[in-house]
Amino acid sequence: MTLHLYSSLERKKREFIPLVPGEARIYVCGVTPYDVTHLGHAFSYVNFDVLRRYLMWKGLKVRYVQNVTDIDDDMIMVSKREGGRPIAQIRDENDAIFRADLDRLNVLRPTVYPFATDHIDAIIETTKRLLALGAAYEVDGDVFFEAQRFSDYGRLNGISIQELAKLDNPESKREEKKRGPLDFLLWQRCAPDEPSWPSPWCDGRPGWSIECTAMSQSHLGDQIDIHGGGSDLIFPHHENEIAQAESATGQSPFCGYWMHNGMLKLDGVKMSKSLGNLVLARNLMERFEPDHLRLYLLSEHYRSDADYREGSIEGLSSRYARLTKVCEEAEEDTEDSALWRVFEEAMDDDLDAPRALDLLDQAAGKVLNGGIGAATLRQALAVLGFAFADARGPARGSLEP
RNA sequence: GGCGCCGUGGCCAAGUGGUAAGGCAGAGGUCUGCAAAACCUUUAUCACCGGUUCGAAUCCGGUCGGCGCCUCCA
Repeated sequence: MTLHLYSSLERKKREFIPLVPGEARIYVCGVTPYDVTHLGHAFSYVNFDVLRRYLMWKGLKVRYVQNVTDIDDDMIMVSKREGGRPIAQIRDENDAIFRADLDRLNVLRPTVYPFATDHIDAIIETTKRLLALGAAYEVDGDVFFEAQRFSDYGRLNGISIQELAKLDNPESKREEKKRGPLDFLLWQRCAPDEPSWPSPWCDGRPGWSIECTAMSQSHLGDQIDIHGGGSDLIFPHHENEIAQAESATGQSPFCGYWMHNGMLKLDGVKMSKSLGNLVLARNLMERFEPDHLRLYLLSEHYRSDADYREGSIEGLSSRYARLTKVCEEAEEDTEDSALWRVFEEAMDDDLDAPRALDLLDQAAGKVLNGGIGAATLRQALAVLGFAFADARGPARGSLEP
């Protein structure tokens, strides 16, 4: 059995075949650090952490890039609201809290953790290139990507460009200047009191989406194996990334496997900053061990819309106790090849961690009753990133990627 | 309106053609000085209607209901 991953572009599971045998290049959309992060972010990054660990366990050399979009409307909004507070300060403050949460959850630090504002040159270069190729056009300092000229636009969203164009203002800015309703900004003029950078078109700032293209190209090359992120980023963000990257490089596909995690809901409603229905990982970690929270976050498949309810984590208490106990107490260091096989089978099936955990829990019960396989159990739990199983990571003092 | 996901016992949930895993909660029990833990036992006409089939939770069509995306969002 080999690893099969579900890719949103084809809407099916495919065998994972990296561009370069033995290596995996992964880009995962990070956060915009203008505000708190919540359990939904933790759900996403813990699951991509498991993807990464599993690929490494399979023997692949993984390069994992996760960006920080530190210049956008929201960052500026917060800066203005707080009397012109420097954006770098807002970024660093929120990012430190975010990182501390992920560290406690034993999420491995990314191989590269780029900031958008450190890639303005690359953004300008990519924009120039898209202009030179005729994929973009400039209007009075603003540069737009012309979506209609990219025939595959809409494919990730499962909808044709003609259908998309019928919708209301997919990208609502600068409506009057655009050639087509789906065109989106690569570079934009900004207000005098907003952060800006010199460019051939105007002193301005990047649009949204171009920074991810610039960063993935800078750190992973023209084509990547896996692009991850929340399903809410599919449109327009990832749709735009495909259009930009493939237009700029002429290489297709830009990405082999599009992996989108489901949205975490709170009592049936999507958790989001705008609704304010947030549960924070750091608050939960006051009541539960980080590994216990990780167990919860891996108990729903990454692609499903998990629904958090009061009691969801408590419900896993006895499982958590069994798994930690087996790691602490099991003396006999025996392997269980059958357990390895079913574990790998579950994980090979689009990272079915919930199924894997069921299997490991059953095995833990047997080990605690005198069965064999403690070594396998511990190692498998380490692949899933549990610090109590000695998984390497920040929670065990290893900040190295 | 468009795209997509989903409706399985009190709750969560596996199961993609051969008469329903598991977990939590509940009930009963074993063990224990009591309790806890552990272990054992116990709970389902699979949203509804129609179709295909020897046979469907599982495939097809429809209905109802819930959710996500289509605007910033992991």
